Amino acid sequence: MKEKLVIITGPTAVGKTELSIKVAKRFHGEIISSDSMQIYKYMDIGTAKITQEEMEGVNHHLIDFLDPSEEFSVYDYKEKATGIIKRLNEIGSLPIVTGGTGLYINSLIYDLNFSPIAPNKILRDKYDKILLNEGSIGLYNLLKELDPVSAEKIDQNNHQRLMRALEVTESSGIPFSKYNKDFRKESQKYDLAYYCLNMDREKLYDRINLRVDIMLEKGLIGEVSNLLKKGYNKDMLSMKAIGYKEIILYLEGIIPLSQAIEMIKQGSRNYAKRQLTWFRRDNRIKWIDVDNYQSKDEMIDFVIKDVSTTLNI
RNA sequence: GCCCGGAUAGCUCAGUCGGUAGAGCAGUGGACUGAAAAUCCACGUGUCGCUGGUUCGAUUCCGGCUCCGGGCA
Repeated sequence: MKEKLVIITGPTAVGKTELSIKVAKRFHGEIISSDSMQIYKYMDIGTAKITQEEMEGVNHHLIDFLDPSEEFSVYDYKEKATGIIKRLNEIGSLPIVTGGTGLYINSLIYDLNFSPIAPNKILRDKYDKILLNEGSIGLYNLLKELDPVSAEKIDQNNHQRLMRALEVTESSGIPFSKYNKDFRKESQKYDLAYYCLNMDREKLYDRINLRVDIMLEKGLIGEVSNLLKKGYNKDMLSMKAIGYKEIILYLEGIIPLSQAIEMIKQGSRNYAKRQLTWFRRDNRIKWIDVDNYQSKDEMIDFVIKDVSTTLNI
């Protein structure tokens, strides 16, 4: 028998959290976050992390557990999340993956076999040098030599992906293009109920803008300056999160607060759009357009019923 | 009231030595193999403020007007 899995995703600020709690309570489930920034401790306001009260007693996993100085990746996510899902199924608890990081979700429901090559600092420094001296095209030409198949697929301006391809090829001796050739092959491992919330674009953008204002009211600036005081700095992965990198610029006196706020709103809107692009590709998703329901409760009821029939529970 | 700037894409602005115009940002769509809240790709018809004049032809030159800056009274 397949393991049962519910996934609730959608763009930032669309209202995933509340739905996930309602579904969890109804089916005696537990939440597994699929959010690349809510994993970090001390980053609560800017990541819109769920609060203890909002959890309503529902168990949460992969949230608020990592020090902001630590790095984390899809690879780690897949390891941890897969284990938790298995365990929950064993004890008869319904795993509900909730969050907006599409790559993390895909690591669970596609047959992705990540290359065994971890990020390599020495190689990346070398690539940074090439990038600095010759630009992205320098990396591209190198990749064209070492792994022409990958070079064909990756845009010559996309230095980040060029670097990763080079890194894997150089340190393993096997071309990057040999790994995960079937990365779009859907995994059959789970009995899946997969939902993506969406709403009218203009409304979504309004909600995002409003939420950023609320974050400021709740003390985002204080949260960020505390992080800096604790010794975390802008070079860390965690501090590249939307809301944090901009406030750091403000605190360093590089930009005025008003500009930082605008940048956070803009960055969040752009992010939401990218998320939607990502999810549109998976035709297993059931789209829940919240505008189509009279009320939030009606939408929640619909999803609960659908989970029940889909997973036969 | 006078003098000087400005008025061009949703926004900021470039430009056309006279042949109806283009960047960045925004917006939309897309990509995505250990950074993914990352990184990258594609898409640009707008009475070139209004109105006369010169000209084969004016957004571009000249006059007038309107509006917005700034200065002098």
